[in-house]
Amino acid sequence: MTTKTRILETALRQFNEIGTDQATVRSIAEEVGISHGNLCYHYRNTDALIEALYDELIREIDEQVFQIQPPDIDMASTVRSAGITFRLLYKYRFLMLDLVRITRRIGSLREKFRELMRLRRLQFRQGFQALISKGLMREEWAPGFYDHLTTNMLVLGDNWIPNAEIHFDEKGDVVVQYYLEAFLSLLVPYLTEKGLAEYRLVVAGANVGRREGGRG
Amino acid sequence: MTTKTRILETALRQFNEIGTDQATVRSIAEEVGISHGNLCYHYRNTDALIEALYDELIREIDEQVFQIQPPDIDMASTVRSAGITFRLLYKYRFLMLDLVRITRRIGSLREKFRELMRLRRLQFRQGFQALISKGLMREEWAPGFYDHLTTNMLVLGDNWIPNAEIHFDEKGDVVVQYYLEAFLSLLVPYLTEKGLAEYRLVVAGANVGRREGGRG
DNA sequence: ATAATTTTAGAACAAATGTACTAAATCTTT
DNA sequence: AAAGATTTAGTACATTTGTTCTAAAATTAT
Repeated sequence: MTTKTRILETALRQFNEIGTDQATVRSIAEEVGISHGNLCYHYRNTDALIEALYDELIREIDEQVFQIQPPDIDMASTVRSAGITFRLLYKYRFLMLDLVRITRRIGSLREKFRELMRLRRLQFRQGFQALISKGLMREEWAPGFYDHLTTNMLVLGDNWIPNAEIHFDEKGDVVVQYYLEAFLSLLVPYLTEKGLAEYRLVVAGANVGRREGGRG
Repeated sequence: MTTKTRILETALRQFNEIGTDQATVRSIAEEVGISHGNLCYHYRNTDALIEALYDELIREIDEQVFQIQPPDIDMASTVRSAGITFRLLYKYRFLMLDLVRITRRIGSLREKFRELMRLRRLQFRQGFQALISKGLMREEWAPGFYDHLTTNMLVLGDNWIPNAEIHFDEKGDVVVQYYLEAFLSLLVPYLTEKGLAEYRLVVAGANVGRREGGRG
C-alpha cells in the first residue's frame, strides 16, 4: 500500500477518534511510522489532509448515492440511499463533528459544503416529487411545508453524528441505525397508505409507523 | 460594571464570532483592556470561561423555561418555550458550534450536557402527555414513535445553529425564526384539529400547517 | 551503470499559547 | 492612617505546532 494511502487512512482514524485539533502532522506521521517531514512532503498540513478526505467522501457519495435518479426512486431506493449516506457520513464523521471550525478555517471547503447542501435540497425536492407522483407520498398540505421538512431532514442528516458523539457511549452500527430510524420516521406522517405499506416492508424492525389508531 | 462581568461579556462575543479556538486569554484581555495576567487571575484559562458561560446559559434557561410545568402546558406555552430556548441557545451559540470539542476537552461539561439532555427528553415526554391529555395532540400511533419524534426534536434543537452558521449568511433573529418554524412544524402532523387550530393562532405568519387537502 | 527524480529523515526556526511569578497599585477594614 | 487583602500589569518560561530546509536514501528512467 502506498504511503499516501496509509497516511490518509491513519489521518481518518485519528481525526475521527481524537478530533482534527488533537491530531497533528506529527501524531499522524508517528502512527504511520514515517517522519513528519515526509508527511508534509505528501500533504502540506492537516488542512490538506482534511480536504483530501472530504474529496474522498464526495467521491464515495457520488458513486453510491447520486446515481439514483428520479425515475428509479421508490420507497426502497429512498431508504437505501439514506442508509448508505448515513454510513458514509459516519465513516468520515470527523467532518461532521468539526464542520463549523473546518469550514471557518478552510474557505474552499465552506463553499463546497454549501454547494452540496443546495444540491441535496434539490434532490430532496425531486425525491418528494417522485414519491408523490407514484402515489407513495401525499401532496403538500400547505405551500412551504415540505420546505420545512427538507430543512429538518438536512439538519438532522448532517448533525445526528455530533449528537451521537456527545450523548451516546456506543459506537458504530448501533448508533447509525438508531438515528437512521428516527430520521426516516420524519417521512411517515406524509406517506400515503400505499407508501406506508412499502415503507414498513423496507424498514427493518418495522413496528414503526402503524397509523390505524389516530385521526383527530 | 465589574471586571469579571466585562470579561464574560467579551469572551461570549469573541467565542461566538471567532470560535473558542481563535479566542485566547490574550485576545479577550486585550479587548477588555486589561492584561492577560489579570484575566487569568479571574479565570484560569479559556476553559474556565467556557464553563462560566455554560453555567450562565443554564441559569437563564432554568429561569425562563423550566418554570413551566405540565399543568400549565398548552400550545401557546409550548411555542413560547421553544422560542425562548432557541433565542438563548443563539445567544450562547459558540457552545453549540463547538459542542463536540468542548465536551471532549472538559469532561465535567460533557456530563452536565448529558444530564441536561436526559432532563429535556423527559420534559418532551411530559409535554407530549400534557398536550395529549388536553386533546391537543394525538395518541401515539405506535410505541416508540414519539421517542423518534423526541430524538429528532432534540437533535434539531441542538444543531440548527451549526447548520445556520455554515449555510446562512444572515445573522440574528431572521435565522432563529427560520429554524424555529421548521422545528415547530415537526409537531404539526401529530396535532389534533383542536391542537392545530391553537397552533395556527400562536405561530406567527401561520400559513403553516393547513391540512384540509391531504389524507390518503 | 549512471543520471535524474522521487521519497524520506531529521534538524531548525518562528509563532502562539497556557501558565506561573513578581511586584506594584488599589481597595477594605480596622 | 496603617495593615492586610485584593486586583492588576508585565515578564518569563515551557510546550506545541506548522513550516522550511538540507542531505541522504531509494527508486526510476535512460
